[in-house]
Amino acid sequence: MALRHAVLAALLDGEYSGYQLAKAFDIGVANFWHALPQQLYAELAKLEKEGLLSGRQVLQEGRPNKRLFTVTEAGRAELEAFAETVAKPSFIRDDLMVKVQAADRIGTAAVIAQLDERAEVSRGKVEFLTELLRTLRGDAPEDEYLRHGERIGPYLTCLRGVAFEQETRDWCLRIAAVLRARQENRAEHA
Amino acid sequence: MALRHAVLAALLDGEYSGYQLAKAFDIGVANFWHALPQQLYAELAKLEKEGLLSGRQVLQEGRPNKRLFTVTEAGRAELEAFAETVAKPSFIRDDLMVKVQAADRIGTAAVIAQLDERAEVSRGKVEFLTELLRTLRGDAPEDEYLRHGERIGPYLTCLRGVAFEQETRDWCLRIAAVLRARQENRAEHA
DNA sequence: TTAGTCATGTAAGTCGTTACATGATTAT
DNA sequence: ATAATCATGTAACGACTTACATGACTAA
Repeated sequence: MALRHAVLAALLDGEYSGYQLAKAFDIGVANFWHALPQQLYAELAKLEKEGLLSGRQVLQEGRPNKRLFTVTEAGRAELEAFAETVAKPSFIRDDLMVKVQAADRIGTAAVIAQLDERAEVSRGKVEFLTELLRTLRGDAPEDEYLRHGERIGPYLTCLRGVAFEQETRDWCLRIAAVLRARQENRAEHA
Repeated sequence: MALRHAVLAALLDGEYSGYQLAKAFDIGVANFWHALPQQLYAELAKLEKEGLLSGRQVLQEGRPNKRLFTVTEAGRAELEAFAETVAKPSFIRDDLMVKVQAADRIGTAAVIAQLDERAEVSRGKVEFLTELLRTLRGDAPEDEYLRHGERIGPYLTCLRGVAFEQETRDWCLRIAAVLRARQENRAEHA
């Protein structure tokens, strides 16, 4: 039972439909949780049935109707209780790192290519999230916003997201360089 | 099917029993994958049945017998094939960040306490992993080792682990400070 | 006319976590 | 005595992924 709290936390900032929430889980929410749309639709239904969310139907013309969800008092209480429980440590789980671990026992060419690709993806995310941070804090300088802003939660998780992606990028580039240097070395001594 | 490759990659460095592998998954392997002992015992049995690992019984006195596993040629081939496939991006999934996201809509005291605690845990991991790096590279300076060392895979993933933990610690301390400052602010204006 | 956005799900299968189960040896 | 280490699993449940299913509107 963990996705439920991520959904509740994401919905604190307003009304969302399942579809909009799925978008959010690709953008800002991705900084602290990941989930596919199918999971979200199922979780929203469950949370509504339990009374932690309330949904209302919105009729639309020219596009499908949708249901918008808001966190109820019970939902806020559930989050409150969750915050008191001990958090489990977070784990890295990354295909690419499994490949790097095996790197000098298997062919390295494919791994190097994927490191380059990942570095590029991370660069894009850093750029995107940096822009998102600017939007979130508006005109105010950062420390001012952090001291007096009304809603800083999403900003704080976004900060972590930027640092994580930046760090991912640095590592990928460095490891790719190391593996390339070793390839050249081997070519020379052959 | 992802744990299987993490297990194969971990076993590249020698013979392990399920018990020893579980230890490894708490230490070095934790830098790229996480799994509980139960999962590992099940996965080892499956991999052996498929011929990707071979196990041999070791009789012991004064303590329970154990089974040691080695990667077979088929296992190495499986890893090779895995390295060629496209890696999925890795996701953050962290209870603590869910709490921070909700931070200014719920009570912050518990969150601050957990941030401090996590910072301390991460500090410990950084220290431990830094020492592990030193052990792995022996006497050689790092760039020398990375160019000519025989087996650098575990070192490379460990580097990422250190960076990740260091970054986690910095973030926790910073966020805890921000939340504390806001608490004091509110106290002054009350 | 092709791809992308908006919008919501079901079904099957795999993966991961929690709880349970056992039992001898060694260090504090 | 108590806790930790060594050693291997089973069973039940909950979470997550992959594949499938539908259908109208809009922009290039």
